[in-house]
Amino acid sequence: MENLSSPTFDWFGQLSEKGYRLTSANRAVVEVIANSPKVLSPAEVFIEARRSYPAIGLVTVYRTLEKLEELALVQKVHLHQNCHGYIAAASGHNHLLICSECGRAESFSGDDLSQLIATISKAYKYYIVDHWLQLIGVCQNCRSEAKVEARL
Amino acid sequence: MENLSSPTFDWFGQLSEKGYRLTSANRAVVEVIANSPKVLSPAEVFIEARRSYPAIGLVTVYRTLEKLEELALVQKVHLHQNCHGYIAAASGHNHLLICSECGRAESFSGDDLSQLIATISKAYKYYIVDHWLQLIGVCQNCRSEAKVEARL
DNA sequence: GTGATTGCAAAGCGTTTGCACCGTA
DNA sequence: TACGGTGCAAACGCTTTGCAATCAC
Repeated sequence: MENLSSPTFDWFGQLSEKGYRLTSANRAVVEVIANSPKVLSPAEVFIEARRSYPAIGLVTVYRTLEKLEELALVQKVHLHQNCHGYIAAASGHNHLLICSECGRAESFSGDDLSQLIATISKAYKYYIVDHWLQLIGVCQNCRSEAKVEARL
Repeated sequence: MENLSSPTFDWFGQLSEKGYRLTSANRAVVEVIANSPKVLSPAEVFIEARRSYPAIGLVTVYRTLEKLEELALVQKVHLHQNCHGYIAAASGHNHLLICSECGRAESFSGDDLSQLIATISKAYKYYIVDHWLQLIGVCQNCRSEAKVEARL
């Protein structure tokens, strides 16, 4: 049964609107990223997707992620260690707060960089077209786990 | 003849202080990145370095970049297209303004994100340990080239 | 039925490692 | 002389591509 409030529902709609076909394979991929609070690598998406559709291939994961990124349903994240990760894109322009311990990501929009951008733009004579802000921290959950470990 | 005002001079000093040996190979690598205004991929560093020391191997470029990053003389940059690039690190905490056309990068420090970070930290209950801001724009030089092209 | 999508295998690419030789200190 | 540094070749992991079979529409 389709859950109308789930983001997945809309994703399938957008996919078919753009002429893409709904298959078991890309359905599995969509479900994994749409419902994950964490940044996932293609390999991680593959592992998760295989739970609901074991026949899926890693190649299909790559191809589906590519389509989803094209439709801006998914957002590519650059990490220091293993470079490419993917996470469901929030609507509008926003930034990410990523937990360095568990990979959980929050999207926020406190976007008051316009002042800074104007200053820098003038100082260096650049026409600034994009900016990219990412905060790295430790989420509450991982902090309390660390405390528990320290106590043992 | 050594130029005392060149950043390269100091880099060689820091390298030998840390027990690293000064060889033709890493000298060539250091000279390339220390004097490049652009973000360079390891392969690009290799190509450039070969001009002053043709016998150099790509492997050495990787290994030297690793050392330089360890000494914080060089900073890793993440780009959307070809992921890893390197550029000479500026002193202190700072951010990058990168030209999307030519790869030229400027380092700036107008670092008044503390307010934003405090707000986000409280809202999401994260202990924020790092942040990462990058502006993408078109430098003056590339803009005037674009105008010239448009006129033709 | 038709054409997009899939999975497999193989190729491709950037990066790392093993190892014997070389060159700096 | 000793030992870090080097370059070659090969291994490695991630990503992309070629292709025939499959499946949604």
